[in-house]
Amino acid sequence: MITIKEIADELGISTTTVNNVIHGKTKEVSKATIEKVEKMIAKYEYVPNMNARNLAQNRSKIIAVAMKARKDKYENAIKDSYVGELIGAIEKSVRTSEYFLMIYISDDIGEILKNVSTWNVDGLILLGMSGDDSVMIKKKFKKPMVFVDSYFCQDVMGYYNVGLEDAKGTYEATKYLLECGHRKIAFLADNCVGVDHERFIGYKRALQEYGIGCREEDFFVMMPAENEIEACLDELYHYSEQYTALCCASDYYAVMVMNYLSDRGKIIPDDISVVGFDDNASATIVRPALTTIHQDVTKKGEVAVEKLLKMVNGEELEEENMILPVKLVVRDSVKKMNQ
Amino acid sequence: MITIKEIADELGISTTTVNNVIHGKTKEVSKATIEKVEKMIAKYEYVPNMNARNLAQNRSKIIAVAMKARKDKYENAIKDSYVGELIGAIEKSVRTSEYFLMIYISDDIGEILKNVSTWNVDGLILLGMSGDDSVMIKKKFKKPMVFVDSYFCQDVMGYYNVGLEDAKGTYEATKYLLECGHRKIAFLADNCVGVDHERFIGYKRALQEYGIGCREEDFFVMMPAENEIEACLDELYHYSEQYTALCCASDYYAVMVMNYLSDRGKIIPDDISVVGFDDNASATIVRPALTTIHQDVTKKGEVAVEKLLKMVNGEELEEENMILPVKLVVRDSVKKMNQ
DNA sequence: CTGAAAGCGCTAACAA
DNA sequence: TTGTTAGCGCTTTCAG
Repeated sequence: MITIKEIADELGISTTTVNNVIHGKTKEVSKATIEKVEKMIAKYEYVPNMNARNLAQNRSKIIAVAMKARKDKYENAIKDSYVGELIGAIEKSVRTSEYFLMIYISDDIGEILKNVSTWNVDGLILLGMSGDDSVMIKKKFKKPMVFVDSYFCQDVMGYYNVGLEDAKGTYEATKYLLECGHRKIAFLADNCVGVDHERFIGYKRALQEYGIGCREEDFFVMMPAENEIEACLDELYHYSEQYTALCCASDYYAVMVMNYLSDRGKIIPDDISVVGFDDNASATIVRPALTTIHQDVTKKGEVAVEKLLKMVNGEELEEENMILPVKLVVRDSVKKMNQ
Repeated sequence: MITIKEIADELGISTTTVNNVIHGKTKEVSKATIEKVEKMIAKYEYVPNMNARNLAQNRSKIIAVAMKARKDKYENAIKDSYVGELIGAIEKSVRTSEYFLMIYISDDIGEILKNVSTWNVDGLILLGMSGDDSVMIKKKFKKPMVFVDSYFCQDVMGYYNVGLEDAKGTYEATKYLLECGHRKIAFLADNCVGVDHERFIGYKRALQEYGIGCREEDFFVMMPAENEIEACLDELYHYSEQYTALCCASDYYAVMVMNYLSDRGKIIPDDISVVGFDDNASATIVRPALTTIHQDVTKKGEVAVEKLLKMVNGEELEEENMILPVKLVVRDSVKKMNQ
């Protein structure tokens, strides 16, 4: 790999001049030298050394996406279809903006912060952070960052987040179930904080509007680890007679539950109806096709990168919390009881 | 962010000493100074500057995975479940080996090479490269690299690849169809080079063993672009009466085809049987569950990283082409004609 | 056991 | 229009 200095020496000119033509600051350089330099660059296929450039400029051209991943849930986080699509969209946006993407996945915030600062990244996108994580990160990392899918404590300011109408989504889904005549509806998720908590809220609100209470045992909490999930599904199967419908916090579980139950003889949606959340690929693959809440994951990634790069470029942002819309997509997994 | 120099100054010692304790070259440092330095490091949360370190050492601690992605097929490459799982496995392996992962996706080899050399990456994993791409890359990039799923021209040497028994997979799948009594079997893929060509070979070989010829029109080539796929599926539907079974080069298409056909009234597997390849999540989601060829994608990613890091650390490798096994997984998408 | 200093490749302020 | 030079933070050789 040839360096600026070598080009300069070979041409008998200064590094500044070479540097200037490399950066198109060509107003102050004679035509002749420009051509000479460009010929050299082409001939030797000059490529800048990012480490040197970054060191000199105290930046990095790197956008990092950091994800806090529960060990039991994400043995391979990117394999998850939601995470995969989101990171794919982020990757594409970052790349087309001439930045580079680095990925840190860990359940240890400290480790994530160390990596981020060792590379001096220009901006940070944070996935799966809790409220507590957020304040810690905000305190330690002083450069632009945007959270995705985070819910913060009320009073904190200066956080940028791109999220979803989570509560509205499950509210719509549950209301749809109610309108279809369902009254015994369980909720299903693998945790009850952050996004899933909001989704639970939406579910509850819809029930309340119909004057239906919600008992603690109507919330089925799934344990995603491979050696535990079976037991959870089995328990659900065991209690499934008590419900006519299931409101799931994600398509992932909706589809899993549908197949588990139908493989054990339950007819979906006649014996039990199911709604999901996310509208990912599996929602259209499964049969009956899944009625679910659609979100635009790709858009989410794009918006996150767009917001972040604006901040990286010194712009001040107005909205602090960008909420993307959701929409009910009716397919075939819900029975209309009242027809 | 505090620097080595600042620590040294504050302590009234030299940067060399500080550096030595940072790197555990502690034999030549007195207990007292070690403690002082470590206290400083903890207090100010010293984190090394990678750009500086890399510049000084002429390396980067970065492993890059570069993927050549057809524009029509991969609008968002990581969203694809095969790519997502593979990259996820690579990410995890890279991370646990204390390296950092950068991702470059492009259909322009030149651009990929430029990025790779601008960051001075220590090693490179290449996805989706054709034989031609490979020789070009090999010529330009002089550091350790391993290809995944590539097929090279016969005579080239010194390439490291981790691949699959592709031909064997479709051979087994097709043989299984034949054993079940199927004689009119179409093949379905979106290209006919590299991996998919091998898979086609396997299909043909099985047919030949049964004395069955294979006409050109039995190869259905799908066009993955959103605005073209419908027409391809429609054509397949149109000709589907002529076949009793479909051998698909990937689960992606197998599942798509199953749903397309069954939504149009075809009964699977009674009207038409389907086998896939990959055994990804959708194979177990779709109903009837897909009979397919299983591959261990995670293993593939792990092996690629493991091989690569060995080379990065100066080891010479023996095998140049690591072929991972495949295995037929029988589920419910194939009809037994002979029972 | 400790320190001085050169150098990695690039940038940018200043000089000419 | 072009050149000089002092860094950026870390490594490493060599000398004490």
